[in-house]
Amino acid sequence: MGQGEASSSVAEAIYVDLLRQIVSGRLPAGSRLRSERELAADYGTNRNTLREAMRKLEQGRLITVRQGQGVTVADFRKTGTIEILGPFLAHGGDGRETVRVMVDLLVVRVQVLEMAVAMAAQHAQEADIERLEALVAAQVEAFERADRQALVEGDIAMVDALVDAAHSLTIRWIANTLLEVYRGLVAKVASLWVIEPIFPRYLRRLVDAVARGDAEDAVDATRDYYQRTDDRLFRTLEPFIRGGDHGQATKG
Amino acid sequence: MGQGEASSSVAEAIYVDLLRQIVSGRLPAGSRLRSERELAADYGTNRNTLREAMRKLEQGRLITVRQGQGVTVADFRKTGTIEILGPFLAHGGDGRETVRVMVDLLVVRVQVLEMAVAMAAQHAQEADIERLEALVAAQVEAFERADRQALVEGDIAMVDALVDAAHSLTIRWIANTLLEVYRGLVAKVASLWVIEPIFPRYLRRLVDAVARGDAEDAVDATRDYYQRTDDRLFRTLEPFIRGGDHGQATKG
DNA sequence: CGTTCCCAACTGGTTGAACCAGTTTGGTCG
DNA sequence: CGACCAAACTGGTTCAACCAGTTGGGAACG
Repeated sequence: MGQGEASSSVAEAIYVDLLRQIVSGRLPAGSRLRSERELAADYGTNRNTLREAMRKLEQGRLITVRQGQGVTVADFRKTGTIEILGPFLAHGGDGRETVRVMVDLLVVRVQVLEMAVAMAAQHAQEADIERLEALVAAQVEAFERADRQALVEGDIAMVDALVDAAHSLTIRWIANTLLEVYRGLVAKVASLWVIEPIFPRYLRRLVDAVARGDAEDAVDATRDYYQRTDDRLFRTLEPFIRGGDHGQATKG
Repeated sequence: MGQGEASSSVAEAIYVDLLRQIVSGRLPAGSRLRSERELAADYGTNRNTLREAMRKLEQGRLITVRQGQGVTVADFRKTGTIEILGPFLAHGGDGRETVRVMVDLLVVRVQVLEMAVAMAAQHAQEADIERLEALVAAQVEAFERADRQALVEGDIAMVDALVDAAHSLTIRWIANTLLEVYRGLVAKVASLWVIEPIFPRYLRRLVDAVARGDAEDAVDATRDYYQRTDDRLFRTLEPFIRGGDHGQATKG
């Protein structure tokens, strides 16, 4: 995974490299970065290009820059934003903390989905319902074919449609950030995406509730379903939290 | 022209100016920006400085930049991240959409708080409980003094302590972004922060539940309380949503 | 006339050197 | 010893080139 990654531009490559160093702990919070002139020389580039990388790190609150004083690594655990989730999971420090963040992310994902579902039930219009119905039909069919790839893609499309149906910019923006991380995570750790036998029934119940405008039932259906899948996931992940540091071994 | 707003640096000022134009709709999604050379001349600066502003806009997904093709304004309503919430509320387009985002934000805030509270009940340590107890005592006292300023500040400190007690990086990062926006919003629209007579009782019940590790009760208490305040808020805001009707969509 | 191809003229990306503006630091002078 | 100032840092801005993709129009060719 990570390393090769032909980073299109010089500035981008430097940004990723420094980001990785900070998030992995090699550059601890509070430490000073070398001066811009020195870093530019280190990376074999010039100050202007290096400064573009600095701006991106600054925007992500990974560093604080003050004229005359230099650049300091910020404590991203305290001051970070969701934007760091992805990079953190990709290059984060010890595996134990990473797995805990993954578990948190799964919990948060369901919560956001519940919010979206509740709002969708309140604000969905006809076009939204039709789109959801079509997606449900496709998912049920993929389920019967046991087409895992199609199911995963359909799942994301489904969430996307629900978020659209909520007609809420706030939910849309939160979902964008979170889903991007989630998608990357599922792509990398396939075992994080599990499916229950009642999946088709859940989908039907969910969309029916949304169509009726029954927010409560839509949320209940969602909560019920994900409690099942998440129970399984937590049992899978728990050993890695307690014991190991590098989540690679297969479960017995 | 930007009024007051002493933007410390040139690049920052340009960033804010372009951000405002995009978020307000003056620069619509899909439109092309003038070339870097032209924009630099427009702002009376040079390309390097202007490009630092571009990098920040790009990082916030407000523009897409492609070598040889120029800079295009992205559709932030579809592709945006939470980071845009603050700027959008500050300089957003028509008031109706802004108020709707505010309402969403209040809903989301409670949801995040519920998540934090549930996790705090599960993971809080002694030091966390002690900190919460101290904050509750201070809040109750401020309530009896009817010291609104202290109450608002204490509220933020309280949420902060709960988030810490959750011991979850994901929650911390989400809360950082959301609370910053919320704080700015309350500072600007004071009437958004309301308080109910049962406030002290709620705080006691909440912290007791967290101390017992009773996540369910902690969440229930939180939900109950905020349903009361939010009902009041929605009644306040609803007229503004219905009122200045600049939108196109009409419910069938 | 129509098609192909190429080059000029855009666009952003990178470079290097110089100077401006805050901060720190260490030595001088009272 | 203490106040102070200047040199030497730090990041911030400016300028003037050149590199590297993209595009469109016109010349060359079928």
